[in-house]
Parts: sequence; C-alpha cells; structure tokens
Amino acid sequence: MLPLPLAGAFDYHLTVPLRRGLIVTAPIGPRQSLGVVWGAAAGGVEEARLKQAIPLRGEPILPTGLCDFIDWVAQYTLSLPGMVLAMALRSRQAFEPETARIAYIRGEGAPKKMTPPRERVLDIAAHGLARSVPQLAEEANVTPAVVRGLIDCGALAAVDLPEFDPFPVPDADYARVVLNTEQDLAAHVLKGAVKGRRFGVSLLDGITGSGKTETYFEAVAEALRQGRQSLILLPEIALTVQFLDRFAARFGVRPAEWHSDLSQRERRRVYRAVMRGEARVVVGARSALFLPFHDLGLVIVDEEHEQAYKQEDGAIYHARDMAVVRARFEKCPVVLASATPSLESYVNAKNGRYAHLRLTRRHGAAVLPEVRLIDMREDRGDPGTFLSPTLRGALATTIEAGEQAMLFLNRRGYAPLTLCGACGHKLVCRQCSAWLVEHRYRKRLVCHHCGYETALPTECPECHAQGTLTACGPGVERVMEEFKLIFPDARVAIASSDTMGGPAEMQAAIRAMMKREIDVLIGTQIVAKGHHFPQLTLVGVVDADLGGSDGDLRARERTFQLLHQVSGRAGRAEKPGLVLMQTRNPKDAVMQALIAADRDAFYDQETKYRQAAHAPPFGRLAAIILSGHDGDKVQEAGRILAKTVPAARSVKVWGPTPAFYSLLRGQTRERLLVQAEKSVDIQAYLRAWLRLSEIPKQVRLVVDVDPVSFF
DNA sequence: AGCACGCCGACT
DNA sequence: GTCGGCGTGCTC
Repeated sequence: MLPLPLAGAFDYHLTVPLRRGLIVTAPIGPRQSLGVVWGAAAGGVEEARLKQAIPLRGEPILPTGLCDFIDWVAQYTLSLPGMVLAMALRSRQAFEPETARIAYIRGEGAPKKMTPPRERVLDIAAHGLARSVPQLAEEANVTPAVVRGLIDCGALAAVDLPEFDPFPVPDADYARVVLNTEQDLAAHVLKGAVKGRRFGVSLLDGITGSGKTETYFEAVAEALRQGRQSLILLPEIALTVQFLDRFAARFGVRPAEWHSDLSQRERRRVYRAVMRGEARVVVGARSALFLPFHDLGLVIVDEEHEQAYKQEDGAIYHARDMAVVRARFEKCPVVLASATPSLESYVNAKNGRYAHLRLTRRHGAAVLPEVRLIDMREDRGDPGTFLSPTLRGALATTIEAGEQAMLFLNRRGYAPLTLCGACGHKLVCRQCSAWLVEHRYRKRLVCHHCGYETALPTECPECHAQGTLTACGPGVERVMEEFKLIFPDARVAIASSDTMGGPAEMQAAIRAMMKREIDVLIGTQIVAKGHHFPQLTLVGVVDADLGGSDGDLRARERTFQLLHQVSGRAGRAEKPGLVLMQTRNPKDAVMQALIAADRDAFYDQETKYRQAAHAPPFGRLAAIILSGHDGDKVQEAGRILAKTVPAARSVKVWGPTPAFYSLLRGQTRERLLVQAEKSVDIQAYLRAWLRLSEIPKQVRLVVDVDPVSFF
C-alpha cells in the first residue's frame, strides 16, 4: 500500500518474507515512495512488470492494529485506502536513518597551553551531561573556535547521543489528587477498564466545572502504571499551553503533543517516540488518531461533542467515532468526555452500550447560573438596536456592582448582511453565494467562506443609488457600538477570531478580562469555551435564536450545546451567575431546557424527534457532493447520479440540489443525500451505485458518510 | 501525489 | 518556430 490516492495496494516483489505492516521503499513510476506491506499480492499484474520493494533499515513495522484500522476507515468513509495510509505516515523523515548528535565531555588529553577561556570550557565540560559545541561555547561564553581547539588536542572527548533527548515518562503518582465522591467513583470505573485491557466505551458526562479532566487523568495514571500508552484527543482550540501545564501539574512533565503546526523536526521526534513506545502520553488533535502506537492502553476524547472532530477536507471522517473504532482494534477502553454530549453518545449511554459516568457537582461553592429568557417580541428597544431594556438594566447593575459581564453573539464583523434600501439588492460574494459581511473597523466587506474582501462600496452595485446601502442585523462590532453608546465609561473589549490585531489581540482581550482590566467582554464563540473568569456574573446572549431550529438535524442540539457552554461562564466562583438570553421563540424546547436547567429532558425529547425521523443515530446518512468549475458539467453529473439510483427498500435518496453555498470558492456544488435504515450497509449501497455511474472527468465527487455539516 | 504527454495560444 | 500553460492519464 502506497500513501498515494490509488484505488488499492500494488503488487511488488519482496526481498524478505511477507509480513503485514513491514515498511518498505518501493518504486512508483519514476520515483521511490514509502510503502507498507499490506498482504499477499492480488496477482493480475504480469510478472515482468513487477518491481522490487525493499524493507527500510531496521525493518520497521507499522503496527498491524493500525493497518487493520486504516482498512476499516477507508471502507467506512469510502476513501482511498492509500489516502488513509498517508494520514498514518505523516512524518516521512521518521523512517530515515537516525542522525546522531555529537556531544562532548571532558577527555583524557590536555591542551599544550591553558588559557582562561579554555579553562572555563573544560570546567563546564567536567560536570553534567555531554554538550554540543555551540552549547559549550554558549555556556562558557567563548567562540566555538576555542571549543574546536580543545577537541583537536583531545581535552574534550566526543560521545554519540541519540538524535533526540528521550521523552520524559510522566509520573502516575507525581501529584496527590483529592477527588470528590462522584469523581472518585468514576475514576475507579475508568481505572478498572484500563486494568481490564478490553475494549469498552465510557461516557464521562459531567457538568461544566465538575472536574472531568482530573477524573480521566486517573485513568491515564493507571495506563502509566500498566506501562501502556495513552492518547488524549482534544478539539484543536482546546489544545493549549494551559492544558499541557495542567497535565504537567498532575504528572510532573508535559505530554508529547501532536497537531498540524508542529515543525518537521518535532513531528519526526514525536512520531518515532510513539512508534517505539517511548512517548507514553500523547495529547493531540484529531490527526493523532493515526499515530503508530506501540501499545495503546487508553483513548480519551475530550469535549467529544465538538464539531471540530469532523474532518471535512481530504479524507472525511469523524475523529470521535474513529477513536472508538481504533480503541476496538487496540482492545483498549475509550473515554468520551463532555458536559453536553453529542446525542449519539447520549443515546449509546442510555441504552447501555456505553458506561454512563455522571459528575453532577461543581467544584467548591460554585453553583450553576440562573438562566432567564428575554422575549424580544415584547422587550425591545428602538429599531436598529439589539440590546433589550432588560439586558441593558442588568448590565448597568453588574457594572455598578464592580462585577464583570460578557455579551455573546456568534457573529463576526459589524453586520451579516448589507442590502440596498432602494432596489433590495443583497451584497453577495462573487466566488461563493454567501452574504458579504461588513467589517466596519476595517471598512471592508468580507466573505467568511473564501476570504474574499472588498472595500465598502458607496453606491449600490446594482441600481447605482448613492447612500442606500443598509447594514442588516448585528455582528459583535455592532453590539460594541451600541454598548459604547449606552455605557460610554465602561471598559470594554471585543474578542473574535478576526479582530484587527490577530490572535494576539484576542488573547489580550481575554487576559484583560481575567485580570479585571475590563468590565465587559463582547465575543463570538471563541469566548464560549474553556476560559474561567471568576468575576463574571452576567452573561448576555444577544441572539439565542441564531443557531436556528430549522436547517439541519443537529441545529437544535448545537444551539443547546453552545448556549449551555456560554451559560457555564457565569458564576464560576462564589458569586452566583445570571444568564439572560434574548430570543423570539421563548416557548422553543431549546430555550425551555436552558431555563429549566433540565438537560436530559431536552436530550430525551431530541432523541424522540430523531427516532421518529429515522435520523442518526437511529438511521444512517451519507452525502454525495459534486463540485467543479464547470457548472453545467456538475449539474449533468447530478442528473446522471439521480438516474442511476439503485432501488432499495429502506433507502431514500434526496437531490441533487444545489449545496447550501452552491458556489464555494468559485466551484459549483451539488449535493445528494442518502438516508437509510440503521440495518442497511450504506457503504455497499453507495459503492454499487457509484460503480454504475459515469461522472464527467471535470467533476469531483466526494462522499461524506455521517455528515454533520449540511453546507 | 507527482510526473509525462499532448494540445493549444503567445512570444522571439 | 519554440516555450510553457494546464487538462488527462498512469504508476505494480
């Protein structure tokens, strides 16, 4: 199997006995590629055409559990197995021969003439670990030439060091931890699962602030005691220095990290250490799922409900679901942790497929905040304003009391839509069909899908009327403007992923909030997660209806999860918190569940809806996405597919319809949706269908099994 | 993926 | 008359 987008494995002559997982170098066309022995040759290629695959030095092996996992993922997601293998071979250099580092210690020889700089170098070299030439020069404050001179006369002796320092092993018993009864009970179950060395899934379902991390750290500690490896998956945003430090506070050292912006060198170091079993705990983003663990004993998926686990480009897979599968192949337990689990995991916990471990108590004196709804149909200010009188009043009270408030609106920029008051023309992106979002500070119109930007026009591009363009609806910048008008003296900052100063400015706003240098933080969903603001007592949700209860099947669940998470920011310390949510649908089940703080009632009702609709997890879904620059060809491909839909009981096919953003980055997009009963082998159905259909070459077809985004 | 081949428009 | 743009096809 070559890490290339090919339909399957290629046949080669092999110079050594056949062994699945053996890593080889194999000629492919005019070049050499890394490859993995997948199994006995399929045959069918003439003997004369077969080339020779040669094992790498040291005959490294890709663990067979990983090979099986790759096959499984490829077949489940309908991806090319070579592409899935490419995700597992993310560091080509990891297979190159190790380069030794040369370091020096005090040697037998002595220099003909002793000088003060030489003395300093030899002094340093006499103690501690071997050091490199630049290290010695640096520490002794001399030029490398002095060090070279000492090497030449034998006063310094060379030693070979491994390419990298070994990974420090985390200490299971480094810190004494005090858990409450609930945590202790859950930790006990998880530790038992690790000891049992069997596959099994646990849902660690704990309210915000209940100490889920400390609890699953006990399972990690147990895996360490067993001498086995652990993988902790985090959504990209949660992979922060704070998390690594928290780990270090518990285990004495930072874990190995794996994410997309490691340097090549770091990547090689971690990859090798994982393969050899030296890296005992890896904390990583979803791609860490494909690392070649030597002896994996535990998988944790933190914030398991996060959409960020769904990889949408290249190979399309859901890292949470695949983590469960990987654990099955490795015969080890997997822990899914969240305060607001995905409905899928909730259902699995309810029906007993997953162990359900609940943490219901917050740390210390903190209690969950009170949530109240503001009915925006009645309680509203002047037209064109977005903060209701009630919310304004609460903000005033909070600021006067010297406490902090947060205004949450999941919309970047000033206004999500600009339209012409004269002709009604909407300003949309030329590349995509999305609305252009006004960013008033930058005086730009921005497409949030492709990044297209243009200056704010002064006239309508359609009817050329002057000064008729009107901003519609609020973004965080507009909320800021309104806030400053009402509270000119309050200290306020904005935190959004595209604030002018980039991520640094965003971090600064969050720090200012923590240090109480500001009274009010206005932010998009990046402020919803993870941060603890002890003095924050009021959270105002500017538009709780934004997620929309229509749209896709998970919109309500997502809205609930996000608003629940935002609410969790209020009242984390001694002071009780208040959450005010502005809505036009106060009767909606999502809103009612939020004020009643009755999460399970919402989940149970949502379960019934899904069940009635034969939607996941009670049915299967797959999307087929057609895209290309030639719109006619894309539509033609859609028609061809529609004509060849295989008839099957328990399968319905919808579409083709233009995708929600039918033009994305200049590509025309059409979608078909396949809905099947749970018992249907949807992959087999899709494969049979796609085999029959001749799609024009210029059209790209991708299958998204278990889609979460319906764009 | 990465490379060769081949077809077409542009420039010396 | 040649150079180089990229659409298409192939790699055991």
